Amino acid sequence: MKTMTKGAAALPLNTIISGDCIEAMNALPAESVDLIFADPPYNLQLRGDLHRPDNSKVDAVDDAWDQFSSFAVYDKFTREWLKAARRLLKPNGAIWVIGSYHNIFRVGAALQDAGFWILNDVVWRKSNPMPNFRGKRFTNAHETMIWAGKDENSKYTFNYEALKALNEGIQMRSDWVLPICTGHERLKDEMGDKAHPTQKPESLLHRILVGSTNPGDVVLDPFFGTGTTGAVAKMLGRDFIGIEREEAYRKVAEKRIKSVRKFDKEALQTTTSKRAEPRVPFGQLVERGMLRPGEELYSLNGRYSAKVRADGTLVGNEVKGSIHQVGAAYEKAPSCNGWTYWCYKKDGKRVPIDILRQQIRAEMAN
Amino acid sequence: MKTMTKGAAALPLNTIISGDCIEAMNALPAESVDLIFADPPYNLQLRGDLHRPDNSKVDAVDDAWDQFSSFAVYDKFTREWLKAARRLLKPNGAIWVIGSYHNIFRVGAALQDAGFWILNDVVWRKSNPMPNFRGKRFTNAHETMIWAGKDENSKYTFNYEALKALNEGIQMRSDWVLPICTGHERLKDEMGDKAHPTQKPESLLHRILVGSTNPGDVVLDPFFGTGTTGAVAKMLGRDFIGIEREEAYRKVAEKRIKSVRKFDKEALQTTTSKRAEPRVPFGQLVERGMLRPGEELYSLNGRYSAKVRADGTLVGNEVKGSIHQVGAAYEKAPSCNGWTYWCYKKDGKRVPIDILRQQIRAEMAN
DNA sequence: GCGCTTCGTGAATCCGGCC
DNA sequence: GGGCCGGATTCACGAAGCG
Repeated sequence: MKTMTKGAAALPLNTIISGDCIEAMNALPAESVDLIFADPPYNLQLRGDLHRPDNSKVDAVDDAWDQFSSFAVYDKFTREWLKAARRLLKPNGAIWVIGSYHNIFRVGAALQDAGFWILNDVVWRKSNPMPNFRGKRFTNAHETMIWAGKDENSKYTFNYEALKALNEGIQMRSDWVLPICTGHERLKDEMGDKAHPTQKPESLLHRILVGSTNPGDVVLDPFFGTGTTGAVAKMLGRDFIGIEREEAYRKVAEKRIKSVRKFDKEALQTTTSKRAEPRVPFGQLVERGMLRPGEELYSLNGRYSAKVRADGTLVGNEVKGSIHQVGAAYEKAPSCNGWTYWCYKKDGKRVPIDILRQQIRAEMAN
Repeated sequence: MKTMTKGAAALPLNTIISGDCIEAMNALPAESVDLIFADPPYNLQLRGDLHRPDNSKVDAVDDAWDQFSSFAVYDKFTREWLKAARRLLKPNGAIWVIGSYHNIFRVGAALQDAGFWILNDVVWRKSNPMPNFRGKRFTNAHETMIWAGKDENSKYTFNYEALKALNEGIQMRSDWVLPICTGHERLKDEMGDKAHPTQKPESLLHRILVGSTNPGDVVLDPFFGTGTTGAVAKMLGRDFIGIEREEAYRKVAEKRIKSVRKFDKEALQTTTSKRAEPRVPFGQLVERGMLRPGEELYSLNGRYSAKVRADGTLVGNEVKGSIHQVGAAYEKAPSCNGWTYWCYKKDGKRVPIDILRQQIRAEMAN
């Protein structure tokens, strides 16, 4: 068992903790987890894990009161596990919660009240849902996920380029079409029955973990079930912590995860954004002699020009400053990317100066 | 003005009431309305300006009516208008509310607490949403609607067969793909600017009203805006009551609804028969306004014609049914591909309706 | 008139590192 | 922690303009 120490307590990585998720979370060290994925129970019936606010018994109350009471009990449970979960998140951590119309509105409101900051709601659109047999409602063909940062200022992880690549070059939308979990992926018990009633497809967790974690991150699932989160985390080179009350589920999950193999390191590298690349000051081009002080630069559209100065600033017609500032001033725009805006003359043709930056970055990589 | 008396007060049908929706609703008689459609403020909390990559500025929804100082204030407002709305519903009435992740979880929880019984959450998947310009989140490509009965025992209206027909024989799902409101349908003010920042498409209301009301039903919209609910209600032979605070919106809505024509009685009769099941539902052409209920279609050979109905069926000379069924009946053939058989008139020329299906397929490919 | 290109715009909680 | 400033970032349509 791989562990990680943070303060006094140890973080039991890649294991399944047995027991109630609220107690188990409270026993873990604060601010130690990068991402939480939670698939909480949503039946509003009173169950062993749900306590009434006053522990009183309900006997022969009218329906309205009973309904209100059961919402109150569910809300209390929700607020407690969300509070425990939020404590475990690193400052830039985030959470995903999945639910249906029975519970997701209560969970979403509790999430906001707890200080989480919603980033998106994402709809899992099932390509093969169960039809509505009685013809009294719409086919319940989707579930809702909420993605939220620990707070409003959380610098959450979002692998924009990787998700865009997953979507054939187009920005990923908030509605995901994915099939439900069937066939070989669906785990069975000894009797041949499904091992868990609501096993989530690995494709769903794949997209979530690729999009909002990096390799080596710690992912916590407080309602682990048969361990889809752990299995996909392992494949993707992330560490997981699972919490599950039911021994039967833990056993299935344990066996399942043992048989999973991590993908090659190469396969785990995803498309990265320009933002992640090292910053190159424009002045370096001058220092290195790629551009000379006094040399003229031309705007991409050919309408403007400006002169390079020795300190890496530009001077143009009544404006001077950085490549970005002068470009923005000329275009009367709020901002401007000088790297793609300005060109130098090479063999009589205009070439964007970004070419020179790329040369420097290539050198730096060696 | 058509009115209806129920108890002491009169019901102002097919008019727009001026003023605050809570006060206005409290002045109306209890249990007098069949359906409520509500598009309340979303409580967007926008901070700075947002620019597109081309430096143009996004026209944000920064209207005063969308500003609330806290979740608590928003919740109080929500619970009050929901309470007033619920009082107006007949015992078997129902409500639809639309929102985004900013407000829908709070609205949904309040709805449940008020005693409404959620029947489905329905996702409006936008075929052409605004992208995420900074690459920091998923494209916000959907909005969520909640459909709920007045209480758990409400015998709500659900025109299962009509919706199934609209979806060409396949049970209607909880996710609807429809384009946002643009082009001619989007209302403009005298300046040529959009008359309302969040005008909903008529196709959305068409599906809601066909599915959960009957001709002659009373539909209330407490956040009437520019009156999409009223316009579609009138087309479909339902009575409406609108409530709107802003005079500018009321004026636009008034004018809009005046120019709307009710569809033929025949077109409003929805089918009760079962349908065959191809892929792109013909009903979508009607919902999206590509073909209008009551519009005449002509056979490719020019010998026959039939009229389009609101649920996506055709009615002709002694025959009614799907585009395929009516075509087959006319040709005394065992079967017929209605898509290539039927034409609509464009600039006096017959054009096969398959052209329209291809347009939708192009959108769906996105 | 037709096809091609350009331009405008839509319910948006839309940056982050360094000094 | 606040302010400065470098610099990264968009999809689907419809309308309008052009040849």
